[in-house]
Amino acid sequence: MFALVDCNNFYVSCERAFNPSLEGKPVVVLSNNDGCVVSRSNEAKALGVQMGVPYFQARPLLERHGGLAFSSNYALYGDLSSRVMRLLAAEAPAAEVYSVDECFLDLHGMTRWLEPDLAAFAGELRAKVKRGTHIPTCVGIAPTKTLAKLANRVAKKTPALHGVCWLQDAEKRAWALAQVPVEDVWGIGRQYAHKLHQHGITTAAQLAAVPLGWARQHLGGVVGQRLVRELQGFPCLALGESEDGTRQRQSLCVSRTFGGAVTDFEAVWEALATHVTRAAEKLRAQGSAAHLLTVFVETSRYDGTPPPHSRSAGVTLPAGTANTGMLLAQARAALRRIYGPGARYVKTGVVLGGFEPEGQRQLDLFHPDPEPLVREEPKAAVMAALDGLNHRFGRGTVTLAAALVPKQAPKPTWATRFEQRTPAYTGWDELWTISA
DNA sequence: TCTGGGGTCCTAGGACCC
DNA sequence: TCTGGGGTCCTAGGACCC
Repeated sequence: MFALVDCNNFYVSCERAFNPSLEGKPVVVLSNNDGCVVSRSNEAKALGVQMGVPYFQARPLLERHGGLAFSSNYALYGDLSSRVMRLLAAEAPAAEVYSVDECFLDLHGMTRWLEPDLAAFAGELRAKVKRGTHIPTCVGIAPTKTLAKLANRVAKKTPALHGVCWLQDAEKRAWALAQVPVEDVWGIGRQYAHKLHQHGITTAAQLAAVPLGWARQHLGGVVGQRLVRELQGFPCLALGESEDGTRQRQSLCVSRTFGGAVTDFEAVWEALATHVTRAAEKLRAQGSAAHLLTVFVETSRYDGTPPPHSRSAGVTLPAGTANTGMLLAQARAALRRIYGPGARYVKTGVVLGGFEPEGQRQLDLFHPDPEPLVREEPKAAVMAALDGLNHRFGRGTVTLAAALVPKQAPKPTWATRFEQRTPAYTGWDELWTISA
């Protein structure tokens, strides 16, 4: 049996936890750049503010109804998230922190004692989290992760359930499956939802009844097949466990949208170099070295040009590295392979993967000369010193010449836009409010 | 005028090998 | 030089998630 605990409207709930006057009002939280709505209170949802809409589109509606918009405060959300997760992980034999606001609990082994009363157990979980953090949650309990997600959604949509939905038998499962639209099933996005509707499949119950071969053919191969089996109650997905409840990352990505379209190679490179520098810092902070580096550029999906809107190029590094200079050199060469003059780029970024613990690199069997490893050491010391200075005095205090953007130069065209933002958000007395 | 950022997993197809 | 079938590995891209 799995439980999925999901925080309701998490970012908005975090803001409310420290500002009770926001209760009962339409409230949204915005993404970086104040670009999109990424969290909505129930009142904002009721107004018709859609998830992910550009803020400039949602703003008039919000303002008409006295709504409030907040820029993201990731330090606050991260802190509250870890408090919630700590409380939850203490209540089950195993936990998987699935995202900042969701946690799977493995209830196998507990069910022997709790079987008659799993709903009561879930109710106590909710109360405990609410007491400890002021964050409201919903709990779905079912034999598979996919059904637990579905149960969680039913719990959210059915007030009479008081935030808990337990699919304890076949009858209850059938009841839940019948009321969930197929596009709300975990793993069904826009493309698959469209295809399913064309075949007359509109509910989760209908999806659970399709032949496995059909699912394999039309829903991404084994992924779709697994999805259908999970809906039928056969577990195919295990808990992604680890000691502290968080999964080991397999890749790491730093990317940003430009303030405006960029065509010049050197301008794209300046932006990419800052992202590579930041990615290398993250890599060292988690004590890893990377074997794979991929850079990508994107053009606008909204200006009518035909796809593809993204190009990428990767390099395999013969020895894992966390060295900024090495990664910068590789990234620049990779960018050369995908950059095309005349293209109007809107975004660039870097992905690092193929991790191994730093300092435990495998020797190359064919070139067992240890000298390159020895030579790495002074570089590692330089990188550690650089990270120390930047941590102490602020990001970007010290940087490599290859990633240098002259401070006196006019603001680069790729810089993230801030015109729409009020000057500061860091303090509670500076929260941005919009009045009608 | 203004459309986020960071992840996971899978597949198709090419290169290469025996 | 001819060459089938099957395997592995890698890359690029797609679909999905929060």
